[in-house]
Amino acid sequence: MADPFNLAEFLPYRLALIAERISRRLAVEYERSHGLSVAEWRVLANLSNLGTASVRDIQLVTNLEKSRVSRAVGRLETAKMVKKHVSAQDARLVEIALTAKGRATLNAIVPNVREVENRLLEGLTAHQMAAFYAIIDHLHDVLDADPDAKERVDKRAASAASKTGAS
Amino acid sequence: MADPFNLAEFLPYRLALIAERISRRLAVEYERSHGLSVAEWRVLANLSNLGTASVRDIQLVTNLEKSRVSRAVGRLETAKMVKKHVSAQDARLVEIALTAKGRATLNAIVPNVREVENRLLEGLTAHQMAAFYAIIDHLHDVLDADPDAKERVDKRAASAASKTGAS
DNA sequence: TTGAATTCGTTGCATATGCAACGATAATTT
DNA sequence: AAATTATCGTTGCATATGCAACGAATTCAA
Repeated sequence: MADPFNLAEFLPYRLALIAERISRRLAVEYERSHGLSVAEWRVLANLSNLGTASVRDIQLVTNLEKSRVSRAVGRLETAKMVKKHVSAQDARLVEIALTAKGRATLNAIVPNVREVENRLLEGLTAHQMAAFYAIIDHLHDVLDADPDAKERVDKRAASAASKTGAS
Repeated sequence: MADPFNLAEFLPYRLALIAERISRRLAVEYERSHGLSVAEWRVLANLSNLGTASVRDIQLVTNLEKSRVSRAVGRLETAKMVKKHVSAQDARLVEIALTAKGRATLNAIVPNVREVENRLLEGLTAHQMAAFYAIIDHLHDVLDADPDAKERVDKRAASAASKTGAS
């Protein structure tokens, strides 16, 4: 028999498990109380610091399929948490922005998710966290060099997007 | 305006992004070549060292919904990669085991996913990885103490399951 | 031993998802 | 300027997903 494969010690599996578990815990804060899906939450949260953004902007920052973003935005619009309108500069683009209700919803959720994060981080030193994030960055670097990997989420999209809103 | 929420620096988000990216990269190895879904891959891989297991065993080790496991097993059975038969000791249980074809498929996939993992780990010291996993364990510990979190994947299930097979 | 409660796996159903195709618009090429 | 190409967002479709309900089997209690 070949070398037995121990999934439990497999890095991608370990990462998937903890990420899923945290994600599910977090969802308690935005789904149970406000009926938001993961996609809707990510869109909302990104709009918080993007200001105004197009579907594409959100897609880049958020690592979601564009159809998923489009539908999440649609549901958020139905829920009156965001407003869409066609860009004057480029009619292909849709400018998406939080409404007062969207902002209020975010303000209700953010302290709770922050508290979850704080609890997770409790007892860890800044040095530990820096090392942790350094490894995650390393993993991203490896994937960046791998032609079979999907492109990394574009961090520059954030600044580009805020320009869209400002111009 | 409230303290702006920067999703990009939010631990759960960072973890979700890297985990999704790695997962997607890994899927290239088992989906493109062998038509396996994530769920099917996890079932197959767990069977590799569980030997024989019930749906529930797999569910525990794998962190997947039982219906998802059930369906994944069903598809794997259709593909003749696993065999199911009702337990003689407890007729509620289904004993699931790899077929020769399932084992062959695994043997074809495992070296490739291992290589992906090796590339990811390249350049990281054992000490770094230990620190990394220690933090993941810490995160699990925090969630273990959180009544709103889902229970942790049961590592003991692995040994329990292999007993199922042996008895 | 009989009846109630629990466990296991499957299935129905509503919804979510990824992918490809599409119409509309804009940018590029000739 | 006209034609080709590329980009953007939406939608149709097939499939996947989570949840609850269910039937069958077992365990527990009286």
